[in-house]
Amino acid sequence: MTEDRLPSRAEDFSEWYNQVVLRAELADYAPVRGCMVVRPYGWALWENIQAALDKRFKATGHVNAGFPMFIPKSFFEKEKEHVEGFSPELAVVTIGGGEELEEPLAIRPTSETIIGHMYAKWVKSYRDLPILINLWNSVVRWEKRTKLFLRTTEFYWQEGHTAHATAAEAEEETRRMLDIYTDFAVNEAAIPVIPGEKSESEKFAGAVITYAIEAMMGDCKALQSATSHYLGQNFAKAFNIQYLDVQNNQQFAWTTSWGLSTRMIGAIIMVHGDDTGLILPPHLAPIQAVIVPIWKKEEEKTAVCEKAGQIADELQKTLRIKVDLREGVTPGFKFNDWEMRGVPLRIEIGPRDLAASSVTLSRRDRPGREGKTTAAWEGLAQTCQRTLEEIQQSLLERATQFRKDHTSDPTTYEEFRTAVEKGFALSWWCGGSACETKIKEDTKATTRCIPFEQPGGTGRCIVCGMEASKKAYFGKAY
RNA sequence: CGGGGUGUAGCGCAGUUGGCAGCGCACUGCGUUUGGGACGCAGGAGUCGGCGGUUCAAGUCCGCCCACCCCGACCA
Repeated sequence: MTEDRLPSRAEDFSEWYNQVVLRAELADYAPVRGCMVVRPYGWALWENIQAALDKRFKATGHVNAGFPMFIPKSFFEKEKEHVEGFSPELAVVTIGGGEELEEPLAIRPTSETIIGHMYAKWVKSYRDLPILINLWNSVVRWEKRTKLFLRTTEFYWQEGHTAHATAAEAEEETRRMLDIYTDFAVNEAAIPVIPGEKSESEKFAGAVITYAIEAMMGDCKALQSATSHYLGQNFAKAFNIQYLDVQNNQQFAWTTSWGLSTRMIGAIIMVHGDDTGLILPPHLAPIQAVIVPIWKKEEEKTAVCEKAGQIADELQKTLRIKVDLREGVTPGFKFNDWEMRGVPLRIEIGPRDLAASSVTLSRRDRPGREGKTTAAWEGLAQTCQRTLEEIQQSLLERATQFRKDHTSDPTTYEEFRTAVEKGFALSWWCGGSACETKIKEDTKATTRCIPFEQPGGTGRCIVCGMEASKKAYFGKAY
């Protein structure tokens, strides 16, 4: 069955990605253009992402709420930049119950406007602030070109919306949430990210400042993995979110919004996956270890399956475990199958292991025989736990090294042009949009972000040679 | 929205000069297998993307439409 092999990442990364998504059963194409069905395995992964984030949101005082998906279309005309940014990709409902609606309803592409409307209603006094609400929902943006998880017409995400009494507090919130995303990406998804500020041209429509975390995918392209926006008073003024301060003066509130979407699943696939399929970070994997029983004779089957069941019961107490009892497919088939699905650890148990009171462990991040070790039944839960932690760490290290190997610091514009073909370039940039545009026209690379971490001092802009106080990351992006 | 491509069984494809709708994989049943993608036998499965035209006869020729994929401009 040679046709069952994936295209290699080197020969066709895009096709490799599509096939991994479909074959690992993360998602499938829906009958509507650009829409996807998230299948149970993909949704389980999303649930683990949700749990890890939700825990962090709650710990920082946020609460969840539900807002409607229909928003009066006129709301989108209230904030100038926001209209320009979102009008082209709005889906609008004009008929309801068989009758033409008096006012068309936009299907939310993001909820700043309806949040603004409601917050205006709820906020009267400084005592009502801050409001720290998060929404887990889906949004619709009419995208021209779509790709499973990375850019679909409808996608699932969380959007946080907060309102504060002071600019400082709102700015602090914006940074706090970006820190949470960074922590999540690094420690749960094992994806090294670059936190930083977006350039004027790349920022969210209606924001004063947009922060983002940028990650490098396995094909060296950049993926914006989460964003956090400081909205200043733009939406407060557009929707009249006003409160009386301690001195009894009317003030406009300061708002923020921040989001992370199912695009993160795409990032996990593209950062960690290899030519045999998906590799999931243990912290987020729906199945952390799969037990594959192996037998030849009937009596072996009974003994092996019984032991496999015992081990599963024991490990289930601390780990997410699956026993693969399918008959009629060979162990070799199962190995490949679970490797495609990215299960980080495989526990093989057969007659040989029974005789030795042990199991064979196989690490997904180390293919073939070298990833196999023997582990005693005694203390197996701890062994697995430790191995999973090692895998989690090694995935992060591998990805960090990869990014390092594909990030350069070119000294001339000529070098720069070559550099962005091979990965990220970290270069001095004057901040001028003319230079940014020139880069984009010449190389198709864009400013990914101006990282918080700066070398200090000044340098010469890689394009115009003018004095620059900051370095920026440049690269081709999804 | 421009350029290119593809629509035939769940998936991948073949189908000659217009003449009974086919192959591989997957699926179902039975048997033998099972430590890195097993094999045999027997089955089920089709509005040939849609509509119209030419013809005794269209998967095949002609026209229109639709969908999807790939490449470019816009985006979490």
